[in-house]
Amino acid sequence: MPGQKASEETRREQILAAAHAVASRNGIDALTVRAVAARAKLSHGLVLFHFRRKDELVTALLDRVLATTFMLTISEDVLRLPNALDRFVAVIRQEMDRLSQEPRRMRLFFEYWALGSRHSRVRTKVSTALEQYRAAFRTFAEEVLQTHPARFTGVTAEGLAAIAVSLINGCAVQAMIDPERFDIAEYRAAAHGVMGHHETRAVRRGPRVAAATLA
Amino acid sequence: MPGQKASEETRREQILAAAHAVASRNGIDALTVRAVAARAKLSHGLVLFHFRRKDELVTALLDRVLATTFMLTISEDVLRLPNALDRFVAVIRQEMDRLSQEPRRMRLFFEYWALGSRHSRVRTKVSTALEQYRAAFRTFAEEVLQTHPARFTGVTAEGLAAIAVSLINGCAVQAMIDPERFDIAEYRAAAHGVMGHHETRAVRRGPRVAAATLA
DNA sequence: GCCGGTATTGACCAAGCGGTTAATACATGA
DNA sequence: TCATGTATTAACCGCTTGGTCAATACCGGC
Repeated sequence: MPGQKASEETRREQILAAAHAVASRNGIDALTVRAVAARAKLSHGLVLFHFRRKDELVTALLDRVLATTFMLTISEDVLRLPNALDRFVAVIRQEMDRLSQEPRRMRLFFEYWALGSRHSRVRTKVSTALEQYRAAFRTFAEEVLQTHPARFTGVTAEGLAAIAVSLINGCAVQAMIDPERFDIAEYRAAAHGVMGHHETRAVRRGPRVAAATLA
Repeated sequence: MPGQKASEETRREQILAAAHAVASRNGIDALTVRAVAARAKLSHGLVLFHFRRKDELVTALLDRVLATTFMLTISEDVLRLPNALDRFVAVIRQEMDRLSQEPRRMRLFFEYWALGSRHSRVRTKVSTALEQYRAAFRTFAEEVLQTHPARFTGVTAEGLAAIAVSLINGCAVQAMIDPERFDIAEYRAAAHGVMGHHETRAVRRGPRVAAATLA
């Protein structure tokens, strides 16, 4: 009765991909061992052979989700912007676009997030991932604070980074729950106005145009 | 075998309270008919007698959660602040404090939120509740934009309100997942610095002191 | 070519789920 | 006081779940 065999790593990867598909489509509590097995066209016993407990599967999937969701990649175009505040706002805008275009991945992440308040291992994983993500923004935030000390009085780099992440998450969450009614361009413009309002005129026009074309 | 009887409304209230307790403590997927019945010290058949389907119970609980979570009440102290931007920031700060002090209620709300991306009735309920909440902020935002037209160029009242809600949710969510490591005072100060940085000096000190004592 | 280790399968289990229903005890009005 | 209606209970049903396990077919090494 057994079917074709495969290497340990191949099978785990296949099963994880199936788990990702199931959880992404139907939510984290539809992530049953049987559903994953069916999606991967394997017996459900085999899933539990490679991931001894369902918990292991859930945790492994979390790693995959975090790695693909909160990896901040900065384009060279952004780094080339002369003004620190422009760079900061550009990165925020990039992430708002990216995450709001992946509502299902974002929803899955938020389901893990809520799960984390009860499941300690999930909590620490989510926490550290977010902390790394925030740390990436802190780098930009520090430059902003050095360049515009008067603009953000009493604001720390950590606090500013936290604000940035909140704006990004808030945008993604809004886009997640009702994608059509949420006006992402308006939101992005408001974020820009709140965060990136400064004196230099020449550099300000660049991002404005970019926002218009993207929206 | 039957026990004491009670009026329709009394029982529904009792059951809903039990449901709230269960879901608040153990999460929304621990909200089983049997768990609610056990919590209320009733038979699980009785729960399904008053709420014909589990779905009805879940939806009724959602109404309760939304009513108690996103009801914006404005103190007269806030309304007495002369500067529109100060009022705006004060309301944001108040809500950050309130929601971050209720991590379990907030987690329950987010679980419903995530659930809403699959369950249409949940989605519309959550959506409209959030829309009302945002509308309350829009009132303040309009005053801000009238008072400080130069400060927020290109920003609409709706967009500014959305930013405010994002900051509040971001704060509450951070506080939800790891309450001790998250520095709410720093976050609040940053939000204040980003949003409420303006010229008038006398009115600015008030909120600063209030923040320090509350933190 | 065959042989041993193991990846794979399907049958099985107990537990828990939402939902139904007949029996029953409680309240209430006559 | 008694009859009637119904809120309440417990037993039950079918189903799904996570997890176990013996049987088995595949594959690499000899």
